[in-house]
Amino acid sequence: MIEAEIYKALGDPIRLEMVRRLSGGSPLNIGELSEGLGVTRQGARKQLQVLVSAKVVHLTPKGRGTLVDLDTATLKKAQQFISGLEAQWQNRLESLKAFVEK
Amino acid sequence: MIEAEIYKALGDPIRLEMVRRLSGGSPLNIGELSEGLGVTRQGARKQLQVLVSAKVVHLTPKGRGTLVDLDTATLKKAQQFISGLEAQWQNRLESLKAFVEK
DNA sequence: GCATTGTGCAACCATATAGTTGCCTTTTTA
DNA sequence: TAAAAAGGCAACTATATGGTTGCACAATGC
Repeated sequence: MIEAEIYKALGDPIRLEMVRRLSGGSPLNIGELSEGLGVTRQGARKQLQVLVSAKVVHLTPKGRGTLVDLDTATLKKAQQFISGLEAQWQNRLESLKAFVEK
Repeated sequence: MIEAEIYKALGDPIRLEMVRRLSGGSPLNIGELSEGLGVTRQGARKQLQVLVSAKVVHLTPKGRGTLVDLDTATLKKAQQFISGLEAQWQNRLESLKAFVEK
């Protein structure tokens, strides 16, 4: 039931863009990550917090800034949940196929 | 940018449970799908509509009932987006590894 | 030491969302 | 043909969410 929070976190264009920007692998400052999103810095910060709470990203204070990087384990979990669903409906499809061919 | 809507649709425990119930492959009635979720039929119906709008599920009227089934293409799309992210951060990790080993 | 950079936190507003109740329509089936 | 089954639609309430402005504050750079 906890998976829902991950998807919810990804379910917003601004937050998804943040994830996309981080997917290159190099951590970004909160400031860099917040530019060009069409909202104020504080608005972006609130969206970022949603990603933090869902453990999609991780914050590391560094000097006067704060680095943001992806929590790849969380994203993998989200992906694997869908893979699990797929496995189930594939099974079903193959059962049907077997039945029809028999 | 349209992917966000898919994740948003999956980002709720009730809706995710509906998807889980459908993942067996056999379509269910709206009524069956709405039982035991802790909300009224009309409440469940509103959640279902979110899945319909995001094209996660598909409705087919049949007799006096309505069948609900998964749109597997949409779910695959959601999964592949994360796979794409993963490919990027893996690349980055391998570049780093190559750099360190050089 | 002082300005600048990179934040954090709180109050506030508007809209969206989740859920409810109440009532109406259509299709079966007894 | 009347009751039951399956569901649609609208109004309403409460809370969550997305966004803003305003102000404070610690770490750097000159």
